[in-house]
Amino acid sequence: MPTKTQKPAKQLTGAATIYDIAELAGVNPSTVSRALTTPGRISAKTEAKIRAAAKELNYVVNPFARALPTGRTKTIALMMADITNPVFFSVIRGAGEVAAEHGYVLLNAESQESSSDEETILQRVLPTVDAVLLVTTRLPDEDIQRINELKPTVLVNQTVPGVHDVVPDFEPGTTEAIQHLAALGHKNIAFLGGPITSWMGKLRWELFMKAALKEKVSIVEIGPNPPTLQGGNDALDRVLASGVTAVIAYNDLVAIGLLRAAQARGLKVPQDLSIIGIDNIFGSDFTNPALTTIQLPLKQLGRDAITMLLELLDKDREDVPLHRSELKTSLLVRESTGKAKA
Amino acid sequence: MPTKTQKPAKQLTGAATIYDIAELAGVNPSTVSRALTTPGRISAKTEAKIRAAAKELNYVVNPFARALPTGRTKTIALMMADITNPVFFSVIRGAGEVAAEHGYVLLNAESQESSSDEETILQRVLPTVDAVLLVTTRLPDEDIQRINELKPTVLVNQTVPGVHDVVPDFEPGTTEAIQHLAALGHKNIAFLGGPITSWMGKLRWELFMKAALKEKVSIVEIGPNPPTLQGGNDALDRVLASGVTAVIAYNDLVAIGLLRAAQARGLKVPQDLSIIGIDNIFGSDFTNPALTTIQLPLKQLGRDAITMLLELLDKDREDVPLHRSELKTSLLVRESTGKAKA
DNA sequence: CTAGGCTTGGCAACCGATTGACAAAATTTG
DNA sequence: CAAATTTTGTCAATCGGTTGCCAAGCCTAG
Repeated sequence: MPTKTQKPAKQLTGAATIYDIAELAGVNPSTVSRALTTPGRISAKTEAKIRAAAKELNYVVNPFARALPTGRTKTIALMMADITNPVFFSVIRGAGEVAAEHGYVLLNAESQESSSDEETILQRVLPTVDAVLLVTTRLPDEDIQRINELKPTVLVNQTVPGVHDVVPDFEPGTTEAIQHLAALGHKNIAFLGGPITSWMGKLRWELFMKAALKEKVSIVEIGPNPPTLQGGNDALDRVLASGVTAVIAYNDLVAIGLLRAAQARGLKVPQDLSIIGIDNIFGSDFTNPALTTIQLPLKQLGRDAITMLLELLDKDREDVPLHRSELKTSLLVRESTGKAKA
Repeated sequence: MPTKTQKPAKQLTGAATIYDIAELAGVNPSTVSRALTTPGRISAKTEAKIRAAAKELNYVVNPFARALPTGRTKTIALMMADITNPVFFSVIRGAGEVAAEHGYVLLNAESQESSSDEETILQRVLPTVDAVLLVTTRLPDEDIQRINELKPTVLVNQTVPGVHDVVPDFEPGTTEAIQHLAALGHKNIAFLGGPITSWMGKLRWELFMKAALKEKVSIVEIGPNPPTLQGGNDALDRVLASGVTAVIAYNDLVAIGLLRAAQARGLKVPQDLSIIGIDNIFGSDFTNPALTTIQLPLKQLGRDAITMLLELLDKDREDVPLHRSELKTSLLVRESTGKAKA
């Protein structure tokens, strides 16, 4: 029976291992592991010695070695349709902050708007992460539910039966927007709808209708439109034909497209036409006039989503409420809205 | 001596392991590993049987288990100062595409403009990745060189002795910008500089000077300025005091800040002042007038950087040239430049 | 001073894949 | 038809941690 259990630790990654620390501190590797991961399990004196050794060797735990026996990787996948869509920036930022605070790392992946790519990527990434955050997925509900069974999953800005989600409360922003326009004397308002399949678009339209009814202004939906600059641009004719004096667009991109098209046509904004966007994306204040828009608490949305995920990771998944929507939207009044034309 | 080496494979992650495949196909686990990773090493018949079993069990290799003995993780870290900076989008997109084509996954990390955070994050992420892409690092040269010794590293838009980099050729865009302004009759041009420490800013300034000399126009540097909207806004007074008729800004953000400040002051762009930005960021065409800017082939930059990294990962590091800068910049003329005021 | 309980640290078995060394089987060659 | 050679598959060690179990050491109490 050989007593020499001390392994050589070949430094494959160039980094120090717990075996190195153990040797330096004169203890067993398992003691090092305990000292570093289970505070209190080891006497304060030994722990201090081990920590000192760890610091001296500049030790960082190898996540792979840890992941193998525990299954926990301290990594969360953040999946979105399009990394370059400015709507996501703040979500990413917020999510990243909270994740970092808790020692997690975010793996940002994008599906490039393709649901088959999204599946492939998730397939590859899933085994390496502890949880999944789906921000704008093109995946069908069943796939989402399947993923949810494999790893804790949270949806942002979308609801699927049985899956946790964080969705802001659109009602305040919606109501404020209609009230704002009504107060400026607008009687006829148009909602420039987005893609026909948009879950969000449907929800927004219903909220606008409800608010319009209450404020006693009339509203019509003009759409569907691609959720892009071009989509807004191409909608101008239909907007003008409708005779409305104010437009609320599916998102800022559409709003800006419309704004530029209107100006190119010689119209003055907001004198001839008031325009409101949704999202308050990066650049929505670059326009002249700066865009009035309904802002979403995107960063906080990202923070809340990760927080929820961490809760799911912590305790039993059962006691975490399925939905969360304390966050409010609100109207950000800038320069693209004004008094209705007489 | 027990002969029962077949391990139970407790399905910790819920996924099938090579042990399951081995059992199903009636071979040894190591044979499965060889069949799947070393084509040719195993007879075609056995390999086919194993592949069939793998497919049946829906097998996906566990990256952690693989990473442990090999050290290869098929993951590349993409480190940048600020994820929400639109300049990076296209770089990320391009890098992500190439990485995916080769079965690699990108880990996007941001330092939030803090070099100490950047160090911490890298420290944590380094052991989990095969290589590092540094896009806008705030790290001192020595740190970069140290990272480069641990893992293959490529810098984008920056040069550090001994480290591989991909930098576009700024000369064409620079020259075109000066020529464009000269052709419009501008004799006095200002360069709104960025942060004083900016490697890139220094380079650009020198190129502008050279081009101005050749075109026989005068150029002055006004700066330093923060590389933000506010920075551009605050520079207006100094610009007006200088008496120039055209400005080239450190980046689009600064240009837009200046543009908006000028308009707020009642100046007409481009009639009273011509403005050129750099980067062609998302939103630079939202302004009115749309911004004339020097565009960088950002997406291709990302693609080239990952390609270089993959080369470094493949063969001996020695035969990959240290620098790469075939990509050209060019001037994108929009509406913010016009004839010089008489 | 000794018995019982609690701490503390060590041993060794794993997690899932890779790989060098070697043996068995298949093939070619003399 | 046996020997030499090549092909094919198995064994077992290993990567760097984690953790159940156990034993030695310590303290307190009777």
